[in-house]
Amino acid sequence: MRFSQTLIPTLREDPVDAQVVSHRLMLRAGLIRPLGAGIYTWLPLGLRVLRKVEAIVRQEMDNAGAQEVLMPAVQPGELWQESGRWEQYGKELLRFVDRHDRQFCFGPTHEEVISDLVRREIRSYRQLPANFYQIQTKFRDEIRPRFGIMRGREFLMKDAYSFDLDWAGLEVSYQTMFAAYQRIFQRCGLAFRAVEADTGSIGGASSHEFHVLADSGEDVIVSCDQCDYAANLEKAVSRPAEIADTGAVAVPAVERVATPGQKSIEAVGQFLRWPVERIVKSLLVEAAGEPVLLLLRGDRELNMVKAAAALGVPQVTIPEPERAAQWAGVAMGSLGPLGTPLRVLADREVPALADFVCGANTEGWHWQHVQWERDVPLPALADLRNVVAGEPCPRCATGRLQRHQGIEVGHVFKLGDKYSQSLGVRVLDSQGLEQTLVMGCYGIGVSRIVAAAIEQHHDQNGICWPVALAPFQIALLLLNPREPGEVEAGEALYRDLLAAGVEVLLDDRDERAGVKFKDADLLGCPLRVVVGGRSFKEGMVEVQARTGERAERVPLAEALATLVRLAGR
RNA sequence: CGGGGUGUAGCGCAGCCUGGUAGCGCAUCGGCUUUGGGAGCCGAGGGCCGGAGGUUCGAAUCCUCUCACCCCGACCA
Repeated sequence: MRFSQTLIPTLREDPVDAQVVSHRLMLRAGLIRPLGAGIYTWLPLGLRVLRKVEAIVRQEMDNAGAQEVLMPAVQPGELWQESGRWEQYGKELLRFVDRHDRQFCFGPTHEEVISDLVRREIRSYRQLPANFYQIQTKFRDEIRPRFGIMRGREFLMKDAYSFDLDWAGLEVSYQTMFAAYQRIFQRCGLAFRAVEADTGSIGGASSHEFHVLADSGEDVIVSCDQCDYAANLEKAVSRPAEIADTGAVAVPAVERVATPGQKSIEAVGQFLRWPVERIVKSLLVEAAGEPVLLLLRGDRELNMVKAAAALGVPQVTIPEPERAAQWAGVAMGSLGPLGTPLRVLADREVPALADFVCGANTEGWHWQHVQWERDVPLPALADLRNVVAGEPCPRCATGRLQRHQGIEVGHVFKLGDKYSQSLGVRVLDSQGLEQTLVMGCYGIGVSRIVAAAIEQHHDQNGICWPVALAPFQIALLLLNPREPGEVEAGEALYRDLLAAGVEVLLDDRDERAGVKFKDADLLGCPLRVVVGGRSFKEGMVEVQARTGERAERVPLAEALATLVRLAGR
């Protein structure tokens, strides 16, 4: 492709609105342009990269036995009412009506559509197992789209749906997809990690997320430094520490102390000169409309997913301040377990505190030297908090947990009969009995992979594409397009490389050398080849890897063979 | 959704406080010179100052409303 005839609007300056590296570089390198909040046009170069990812995904899906289809982006609301998600899905679902006032949505996912297809077309167990996938534009009306392509509202996604007669069949389908995902991310040249993920309210089923490791990732993942245990923060657990025998310790008498104006755990700790880990943090949450007081060590973070699971409700939320005050009889900030009428649930770590501080359920007052059982009954226990780095691994004897930042690029999920039940996806089994199918779903953020790859592969000068995703293998710089000899040699090399099947971007623009070098670095093709100037006078071309230290000189006559070899063709 | 910020030429910004009809750098176009890491000089084009309403002789500037975009938060009370 010729640079001079392609829209590659590189930017010299950093766009002020772009916060993360991938967003900045995608704009600067002319891969994308914004149209609105969280929606982007893919320009020629960016589209080439997107297509590379798509091709890898498609190949591996096909190899894994999945069948490609393309479902409508616009879906009837009726179908979503049938599955019950029309009410559940909330504002992320972009809804609209057609001219007949019928309700529609722009598909954020396609469980309903594929289920509808399968219930109409698949009648017999002999047609199973089946796995259908598509690569489609989705729209999710995110509360706050940000970070460019990383978290846009409109994005390109591969989604696959497997259908099996039973759970054993689903297990096979799931493992097949899991393996295909590992190959996909390996081929994309990404450092990634598969982690156990929370399954939310569906229950029973298992789920894994695939994260590209990057400091800018929005998600926290936890992994063991010894074994292969890895989970996302919502799901991750640590091995519980031994609980001390709290009854044996001599604790001073419990005492009510004034803590005027001390609102946070840190402030109370400093004011009373107690370490935060010996203050019990009391959090009022709403679980299925009921108030529950959750107790955590002062230095720990509440994990709301774990809390919901422990309470057996779909989710817990933080109540409105007025409502909370009504329930607790006191403003939040002074809550505590002593004498509370509320249901109390404590993190399993909390009983280890033999002598602690907690709120006194009166504004501006706390208790100190509280002891379990002596002063307050020990409440029900559960794992309620996020793990922290350095804790012991729940799976192996010696491992310690580490925390990393990750970008979620893939998610595999055993759905079970959640949709097949509500939508009536059934076939006849070998006995002639009707069976509800067991489903799995498998997503990959195709466009997000492009951004994630840049997060992982860049330097001060621009993108450093992994070979498999690069828009071109070679950036061929025609240093002086007014020098007929150089042009002739460069054009010939360009033609020969194309003929050999190598993807080349020929920078034939009438620009100064410096501009071409800067743009080549920004665009990040794996190899940069210079034809012209000093080396050309000696019959040489220069070859430099994007991530290499210095250029190598190759005789013009050998350039083609060398480049074909280096480009891996 | 709550809070904060910004909207002026393709991009980055100044001008606004203290009203007088718009400017700088880069980019673009023409010319000359230059030519190995984002060139120099000369010249040119391009903006109903996000939109609507109001105040005023006069509004980019003051007031009201509105829209868009960005940031922070939406578990630590």
